[in-house]
Amino acid sequence: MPAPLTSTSRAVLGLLATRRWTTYELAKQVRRSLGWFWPRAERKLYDEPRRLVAAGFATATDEHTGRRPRTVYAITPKGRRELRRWLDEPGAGPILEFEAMVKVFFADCGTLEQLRATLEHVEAEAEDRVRALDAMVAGHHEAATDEFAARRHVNALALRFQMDHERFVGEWARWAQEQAATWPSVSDPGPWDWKQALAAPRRPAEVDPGG
Amino acid sequence: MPAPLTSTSRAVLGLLATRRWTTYELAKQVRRSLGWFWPRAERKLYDEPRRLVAAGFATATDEHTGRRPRTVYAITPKGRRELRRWLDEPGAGPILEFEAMVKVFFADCGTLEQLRATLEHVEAEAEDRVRALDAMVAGHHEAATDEFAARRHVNALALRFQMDHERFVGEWARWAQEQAATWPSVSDPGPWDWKQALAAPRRPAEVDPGG
DNA sequence: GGTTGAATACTGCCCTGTGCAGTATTCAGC
DNA sequence: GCTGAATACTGCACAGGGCAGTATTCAACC
Repeated sequence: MPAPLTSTSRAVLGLLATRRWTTYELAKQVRRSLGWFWPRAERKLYDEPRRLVAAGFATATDEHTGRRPRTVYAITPKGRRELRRWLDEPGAGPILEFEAMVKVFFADCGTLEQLRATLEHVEAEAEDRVRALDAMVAGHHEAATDEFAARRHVNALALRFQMDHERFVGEWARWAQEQAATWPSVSDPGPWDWKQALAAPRRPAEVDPGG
Repeated sequence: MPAPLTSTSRAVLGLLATRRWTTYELAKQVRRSLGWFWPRAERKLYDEPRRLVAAGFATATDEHTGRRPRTVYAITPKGRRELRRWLDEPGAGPILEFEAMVKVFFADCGTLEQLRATLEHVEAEAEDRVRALDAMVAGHHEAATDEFAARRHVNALALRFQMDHERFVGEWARWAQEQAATWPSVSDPGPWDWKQALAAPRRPAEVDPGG
C-alpha cells in the first residue's frame, strides 16, 4: 500500500490544482507564497509530486528543454476530489518556533546587552519581512496572470494574516526593548511591574501622518 | 568528536541553569512554558540531557524512588559558560507553521461552508489557548517558588508575546469570516475589495455590538 | 486487603523533514 | 567563446515527531 499522504502532500496538491508545474517551479512558488505559513525545504518538495502520482492524484509528463529533461506534474480528477475531501478536516492552528524567544526566556543567564541585541535583531528581521510582503502586495497590482487573479481573494486573507503577524512581532520587540531598558540588571528588574506589563493594552500601530 | 549541539540542546541547558531536573520533569516543564515558542516532542527531550553530559555541559546522577531508578541532571560551570556564549548569537526569528491557513489558501477548491468551518475552528482554538495563558498568569500570582519568582520578568516578556499572538490569531479568524461572508461563492468574491481588505487598519480588540 | 487508574520514568522504531553537497544542462550577457 | 546565473534534479546524514511498549509507584476506592 502507498504511504499515507501528509499535509505537505496536500499543499503541493493544492498548487497543482491551479496549474501544471515542474518541481523546480513548485519550489520557487512555495518560497514566495505558501512558504510563509507552510515552510518546507526544497528537497522535500522534489519528493512529494512523485507520491501524489503513486496515489493517483497527479500525473507526470516527461518533457525536455533542449537536451535537458524535466518532469511536469498535473492534478487528476481523483486528486481534486481528495483535495475537496481534505478541506473538510479542521486543520491545525498556528505552531510557532521562535529561537530568539528562547534566548529572551533565558536572558537572565547572560547580560542586558545580549538581551538588547537579540531583541534588536528580531525587530530588524520583522521589518525586513514586512518590507518583503509590502513589495509582494505592490507586485499584485501589476503582474496579474489569470490564474493568480482568480485566487486573489483567498490570497488576501492569508496575506493580511502574515502582514499583521510580522508587524506585531516588530511591535513586540520594540516594546520588550523599552521594558528591559528600565531594568537595573538582567537578573533583577528592580521595581518593574510585571502585572502591568502583562495587562497594559496593546499599542495601536503608529499612524504615519506624512504622505 | 561529539555531535554539535542544537538549539533544542541549548533550550534544555537553559532549564538546567535554573535547577536540577529529571527528564520527565523537564518534559512537563517544556509543555508548560518553553513549548509555546519552542515545541519539541517529549521523545526528543529524553535524548538531549545525555548529549549535554557527553559535551561536559551537565552531569547525570542516578537516584531512585523506591525500587524505580531515575536520572537527575544538573548544569556544570562549563555548561553555564556555553549558555552565555550562545546568548551572543542572534537567534532565528519566528517560524510559523499553520496547516489551517493552507486550507484557507486553497479554499477556492472547496466550498464556502468548508472555509467558514476552518476559520471557526481556528478561532475556537485560539480562544482555548488564550484561556490557557490567562490561567497560567493567574497561577503566577499565588504559586511563586523562589526559582520562578527570580525569572518572572523574562517570563513576562515571553508571555506577553504569546498572549497577544493568540489574541491576534482569533481576531484575524473573526475578520476573515466576516470577509468571506460577503462573497457570493468561494471561487468568486464578487465586488469584494481586496485592496481595502489589505489596507484597512487593524481593528482594536473591542467587541462589535452590531447585529 | 486488593484492584484500578493515573503519574512517573523511560526505550525502540519508523517515518517526515532539513541542510548541504554534488551533478549536469541551458541561457543571457559580455 | 566564456562566465555566471537559472534550471532540474539526487544522495546522504542527522534532527525531530508520533506512537507503541515496558515497568514501577502511589493514591483512591471498595
